[in-house]
Amino acid sequence: MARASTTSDAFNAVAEPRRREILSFLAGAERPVGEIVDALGLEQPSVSKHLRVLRDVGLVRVRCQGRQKLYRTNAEAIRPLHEWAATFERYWQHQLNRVKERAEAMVRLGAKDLNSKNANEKEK
Amino acid sequence: MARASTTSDAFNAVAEPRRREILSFLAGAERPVGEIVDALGLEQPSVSKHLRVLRDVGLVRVRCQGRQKLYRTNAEAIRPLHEWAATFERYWQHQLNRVKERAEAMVRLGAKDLNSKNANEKEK
DNA sequence: TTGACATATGCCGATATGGGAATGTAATGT
DNA sequence: ACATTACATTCCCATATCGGCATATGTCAA
Repeated sequence: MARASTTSDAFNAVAEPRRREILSFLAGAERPVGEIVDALGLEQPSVSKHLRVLRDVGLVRVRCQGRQKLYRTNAEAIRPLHEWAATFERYWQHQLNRVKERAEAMVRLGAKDLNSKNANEKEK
Repeated sequence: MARASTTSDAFNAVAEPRRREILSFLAGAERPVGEIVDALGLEQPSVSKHLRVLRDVGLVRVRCQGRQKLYRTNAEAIRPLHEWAATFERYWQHQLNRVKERAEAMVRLGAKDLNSKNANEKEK
């Protein structure tokens, strides 16, 4: 199997930086495709393709007005992402507390060998 | 150019559903790889590969203990995602307000032809 | 109708993927 | 030393991508 389609869900659609830019640009107001092209400095076909992906997962909505199509981001579709990330909020707060406690401990103990704690960590 | 590498940033890493499951599983406590394999019902090499991606973008940390490696999710690395999504919070609140207002208007007006408003919308 | 404008789509090539199977490597037990 | 355990890496393959370029579709204007 290959990587999941970009249109499989909001997570995949949003993985592409340009699509995130488009979403930000279209967050406040409706815009025709041409304005996105100018604003982000992308090729028109490229923008159309990105919009297609965003539309398929419900991240943007379109409205036709004469020969142009007005896009706007559907913020509601970003909520699941926000909520998934929020799931981890308590954990990063824990980590911050631990950092804080370590800092305080260092002050109290005069910064004596706190390294021994994680001496066996190995990173990338 | 092809799609950006999954290790290019947290957004890409998190696009894969299994990786999200792994992050959730490793959020509360350190776990050896074997437990992830059992808990999520994936093949061991598959888990190792996902962990590699997550490690490369800093979403998990490892610690060696004897012959096993203990992984835990680094919640801090999820914050950027959370904050990016939070950027749109005010907009989905706007939308909710509009829905609410429409609902109230319907009650007041006795639900007379509110369809004419968006008659020219065209969706997927 | 003809032409200009605004978007969308199709085809191409280069690349990265994720699963499966096999193999590599490091630490432990006997 | 050897077998076992716990992970990581490699190879192969089918697939989906994104960008560039050309082209199709659809709308308005003269």
